[in-house]
Amino acid sequence: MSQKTIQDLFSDYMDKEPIFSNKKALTISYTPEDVPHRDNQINQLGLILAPALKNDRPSNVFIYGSTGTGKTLITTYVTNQLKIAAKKAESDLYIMYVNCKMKRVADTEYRLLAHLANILEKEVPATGLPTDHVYKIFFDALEERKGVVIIIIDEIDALISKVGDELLYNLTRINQELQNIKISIIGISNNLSFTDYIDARVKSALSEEELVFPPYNAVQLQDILFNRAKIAFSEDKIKDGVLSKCAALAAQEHGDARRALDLLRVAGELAERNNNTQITEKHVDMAESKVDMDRIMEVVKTQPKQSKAVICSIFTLLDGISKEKILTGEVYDTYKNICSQISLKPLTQRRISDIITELDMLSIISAKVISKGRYGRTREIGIAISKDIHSRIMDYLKKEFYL
DNA sequence: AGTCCACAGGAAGGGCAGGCGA
DNA sequence: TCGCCTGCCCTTCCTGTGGACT
Repeated sequence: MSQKTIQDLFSDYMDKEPIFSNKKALTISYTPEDVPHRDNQINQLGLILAPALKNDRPSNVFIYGSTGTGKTLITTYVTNQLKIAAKKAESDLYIMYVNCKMKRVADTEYRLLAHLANILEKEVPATGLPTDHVYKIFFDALEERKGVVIIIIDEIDALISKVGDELLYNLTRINQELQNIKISIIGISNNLSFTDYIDARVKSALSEEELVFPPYNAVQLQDILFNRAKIAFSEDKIKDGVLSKCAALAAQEHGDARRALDLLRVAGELAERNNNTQITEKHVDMAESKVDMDRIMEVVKTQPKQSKAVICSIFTLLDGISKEKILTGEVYDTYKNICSQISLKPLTQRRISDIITELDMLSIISAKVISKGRYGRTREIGIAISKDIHSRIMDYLKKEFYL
């Protein structure tokens, strides 16, 4: 492309009347001024946390609800309001937020504690210290403060399923160990049956109060979208039916507001890129497949080489034969072949079995344990993604491995 | 009723990189 | 520098198992 045309492109872009006026309003990190359809939860959480204003310890709270039901949003909203009130009341309140799903930040006991200590401005190295030492650093840092500390642990189920409930037990005991400080823990979980896996004493200590966030229905989602769209888009940019379409699509997937907002944002971006002046239902359709595609491509790209080789084996096998389902043994044989083609040291079948489980959890493949009687017990593996995403991934992997 | 396949998946531990304090 | 600690990825060894076959 010549210099003139790219300059034209930029100036065209700048001259164009923008579709978005504030795109941030459609992202997860945006906290709106009011949150529709969650009054009940806001009030309940507010009442539970209010004792902090009188320097009393609020009860520990457990918040459940599937993705995009507003758990994190409402918790940050209420705690932000609480901070403002605490400032007025001149009470000592400190709020810490940590998300356990963030890789390499808080996905192990050590990392969670290190992260919490870092929030309290204590340096903890990424690795190397005995865990009890990190506990001590964290406790010391807490003791330097006084008053009430609220620790919000988001996606707590992800952490506990990985490292066990010992950590929670230790955290709930801080109040007995430290005199000057009052700790309250807010655990946020996507998994409703999460507490089945934890020890009874931890459970009773932690879930002094419980809040459940039901999924939004299509009408509520539409309301939420309407509020956000007012902020995010310039006037008259959205055609009739767009918001309800986004809401309906997201409602099909367990009322996920995050997905509804994603759809609307991507639809807007697509309209902008195509030089359209308005967002139409067609853009929403395009956005739907793009959102899925982007998510899965991102997951695949960030996999380690060995997992990519396994994905490649599974896809090659399924492409090569007319069957819809394949078995672990077949995958392992193909995997070893591919390894020799790309000079990769093959891992053991045991490890591959675990990788298959991981890929299943990422919803790239579906794997189900079946018994073939006389012919053994194995896993039946199929693809969990649409045909076009599948071929995009295959193209990417072929390039990556020079196949 | 018993056998036996082809794995699943738990347990233990090795080896590595990164980091600490002495 | 050394001994010890961590997380992470992996191997080795092992026991468990649903149901077709005998």
